[in-house]
Amino acid sequence: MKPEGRKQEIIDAASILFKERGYNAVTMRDLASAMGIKAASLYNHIQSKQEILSSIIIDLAEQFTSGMDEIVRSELNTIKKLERIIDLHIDVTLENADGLASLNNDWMHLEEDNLIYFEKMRRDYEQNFREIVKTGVSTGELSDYNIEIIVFSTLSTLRTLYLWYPKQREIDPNILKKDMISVLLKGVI
Amino acid sequence: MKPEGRKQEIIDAASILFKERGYNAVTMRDLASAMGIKAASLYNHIQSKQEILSSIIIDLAEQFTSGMDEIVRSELNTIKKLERIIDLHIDVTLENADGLASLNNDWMHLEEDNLIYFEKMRRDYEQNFREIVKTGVSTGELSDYNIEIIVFSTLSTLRTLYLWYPKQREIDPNILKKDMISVLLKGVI
DNA sequence: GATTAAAACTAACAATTGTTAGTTTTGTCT
DNA sequence: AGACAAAACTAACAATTGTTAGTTTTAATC
Repeated sequence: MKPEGRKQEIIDAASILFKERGYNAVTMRDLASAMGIKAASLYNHIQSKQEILSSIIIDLAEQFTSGMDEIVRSELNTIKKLERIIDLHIDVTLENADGLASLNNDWMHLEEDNLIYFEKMRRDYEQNFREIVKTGVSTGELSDYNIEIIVFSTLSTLRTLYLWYPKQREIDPNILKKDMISVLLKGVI
Repeated sequence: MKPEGRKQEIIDAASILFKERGYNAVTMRDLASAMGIKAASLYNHIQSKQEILSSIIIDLAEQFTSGMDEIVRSELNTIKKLERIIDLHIDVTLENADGLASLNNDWMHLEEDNLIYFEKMRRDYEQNFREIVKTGVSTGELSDYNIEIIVFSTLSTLRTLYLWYPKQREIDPNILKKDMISVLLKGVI
């Protein structure tokens, strides 16, 4: 029925191991052992170790890209746009915190085509973010601090949410969003 | 004269490679080649690959630990203490941005004793930070947002400074400090 | 110029790596 | 029960890894 059922299980197990030890420190034997099978059996479901990594990372990067595209196309004001970006990061993090570790730490181990594709998505994402902040500063919606510093500090926090959220699972996501918006935006408004 | 001259060159070269590719993806042959020698020659100066990693990380962690201890022992108010923490991170980043990549991404590849030592320093550092914020909230110096969110968002930004600073070398460190203090603290004061 | 220590070299090792080939087991449908 | 596909297995490969042993080169001191 689900031809991708077992494959997704492998990707999920790999996400956890990659998060704990990093892509290169996890062997196919480690991954197989975590699933209770032998390394060679993995190849009935996946083509290569590299395919696992790119599945994890490219899928997440595309989620961010399409989320950001939607925000950019919207007619919201700057503050609302930034709130939507915070929402986006929190939603993706709640759904796949493990995979985000690979996106943040192991993207450089992607191979040629996927690496280029990923780097383009990342560059575009940052540029979209920067333009939103730039507009906010020019309309007076945001304080006139160095734009790069605003972009950097906000993005740093959002990108490392995955490290922190699993320790705080008791927090209600909506309270998390509200407080995050306060802390991240009240400083720059 | 300097018995550690060549050894430090190796550590510096390794910091750059570890930053670009991560500890496990850099081979001793890669490192030797970057220095214009053969892999076996490295062992005239260092004991193991692991020793290189622990030199980089433990040295930096001890800088943060002693810097934080001094701030904790001081009689400054909460805002001034937070400003000093920001200073500390910026100073360490300016001096050794490459090494900070290993501290952030490869600390889990430290071996038993150094791993335990590092994790204790990290835990203590975060706890000191948390206590400063907690005091600030209770005295009314800081706004009453969720303490963990304040700690997390501030620390995330400071810890990833190393990723960002090399792209912004033209910024004067003092302006960087001033704007960073504004952006990070104005939101929570 | 001989001595000597530092620092490079060549060659090889044992272990581990991702992956393949070929075979057997498992479970479902007729 | 027989057939068939999915998914596991065993065994092995070629390449790469960190590291060691033993040797030669480099460069400073007497």
